[in-house]
Amino acid sequence: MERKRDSLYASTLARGLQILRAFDESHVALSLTDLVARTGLEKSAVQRMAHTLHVEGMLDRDPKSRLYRPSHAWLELAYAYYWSDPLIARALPKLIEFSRAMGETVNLAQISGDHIIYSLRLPNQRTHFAASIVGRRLPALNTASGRVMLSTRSDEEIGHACSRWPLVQATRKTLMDRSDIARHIKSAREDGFCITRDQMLLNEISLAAPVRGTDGQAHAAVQISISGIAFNEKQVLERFLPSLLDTAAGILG
Amino acid sequence: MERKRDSLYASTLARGLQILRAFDESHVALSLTDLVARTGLEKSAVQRMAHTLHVEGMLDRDPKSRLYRPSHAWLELAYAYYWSDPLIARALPKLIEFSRAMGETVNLAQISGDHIIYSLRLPNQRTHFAASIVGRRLPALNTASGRVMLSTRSDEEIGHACSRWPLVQATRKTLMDRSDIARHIKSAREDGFCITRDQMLLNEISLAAPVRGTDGQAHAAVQISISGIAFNEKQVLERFLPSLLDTAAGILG
DNA sequence: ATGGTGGTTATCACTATTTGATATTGCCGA
DNA sequence: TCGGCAATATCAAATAGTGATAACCACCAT
Repeated sequence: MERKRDSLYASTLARGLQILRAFDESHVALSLTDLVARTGLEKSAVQRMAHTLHVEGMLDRDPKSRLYRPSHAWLELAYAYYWSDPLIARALPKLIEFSRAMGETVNLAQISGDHIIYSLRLPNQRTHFAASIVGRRLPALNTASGRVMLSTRSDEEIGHACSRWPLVQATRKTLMDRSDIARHIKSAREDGFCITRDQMLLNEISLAAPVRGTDGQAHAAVQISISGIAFNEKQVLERFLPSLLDTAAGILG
Repeated sequence: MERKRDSLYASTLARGLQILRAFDESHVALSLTDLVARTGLEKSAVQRMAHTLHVEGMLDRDPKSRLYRPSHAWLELAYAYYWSDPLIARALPKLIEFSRAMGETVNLAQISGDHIIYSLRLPNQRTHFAASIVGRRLPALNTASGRVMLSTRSDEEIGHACSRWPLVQATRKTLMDRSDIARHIKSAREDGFCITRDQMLLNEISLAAPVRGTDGQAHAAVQISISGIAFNEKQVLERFLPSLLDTAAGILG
């Protein structure tokens, strides 16, 4: 296989992780042959890895269909993550406060390479499933959260990100022009917030405020999703921006 | 090492998983020597496993302190889990509805061996951190959710669980008498719900309703935590029980 | 500065463990 | 009932992981 010139690299472990990562939102239960197809590993390797993961409690298995599925242990790992990230404990009470006061869905997004990842979500309205559960990754440039975080960085970094980082066309209206995005980030820097519409989902307005660290840079953002049918952008700003900024500023990244 | 008589068992992968599981709520960032101590693995093995996990993006590392930490990938795994479990998608909208209507914290708990695990949490009040984040595991017998799920099983299973399953004394008032617990489960069967007080946390009232499958058995429960200072048990039942039962019944396990 | 200590990184010969090809079994649909 | 696909089981070959040891490094106390 693709040997890494790295004597400390345990390829068997890496192969096991490949199995775990084969599961995602459109691959929720996989057979051995599915796993072979998705990972490109040898049939025997897949057999041994999946078996070991099952014995170790990382995969459940339906005895009827023989399909493997993620186990509850995957949630336990998230639990350990939550304790390990000090930002979570600082942000959660503020988000709860905001959620109660405003009655709208609030999220905490963090930057993770060139993507953002939602690490806390307090859904308040019925919305689509992906928008209600933690761990979702989206290209940073496509999102209000990602843009507002970028806006706290240097011009060089913004330029580099706008030219290199990935973009996905999620809706017919998703902004795909990289210089438009760069301009939008620059104005977010002036404003101290970022608002988008129809970017990941039609008729969704997304408003994000940066959670700044002591150096002024943001590694996280507080973000809300508002129905673009019930409100227009101006109304969203009037109604939610002040307390959103308060909430984000109160977290101290 | 402790050889398992299992030719399909990949011990290197298992060792890697041991590293992941070394992180928990009181071990949020670990050095190599910490990992050696917590896992009992050889120093070299720990070195190689941690290095591999780092290269593969499963562990972050502080370059200054050299400490390893869970990475965002742990949340991505939770995301995959959520998609894989069909109960989550059915329960979430109902929980959101309840949360909005009642303004109180609601959780979805699932049975996982002899423990329960919280798989959805919609916090509405500021409370302690562990009660607000998903993935927490608690001994089933100690919790209202666990007891109400058990109450849908046969007498044999209840008897077996009550005599064998683990108990932890979380507060001074945690019920530790196994026959008292058995009686409590039996009455939960009559009532169709289960209420506890001061069990995991002092001044916390916990009320749980079963999410029944087609066979009548519950593998999940909807549960709320209410301040025992603001309410007494009677008030909690009057105020929340009807809609909690509705919510749970509407999920169709 | 200096030396000592604890922890991290690097090296390597040995062999236990994984590999991958193949054989066998079991299951489901035609 | 049979045919075909997928899941299990087996095994000799050799690679990949082991674990002991050594070098290195950063920090602290002297």
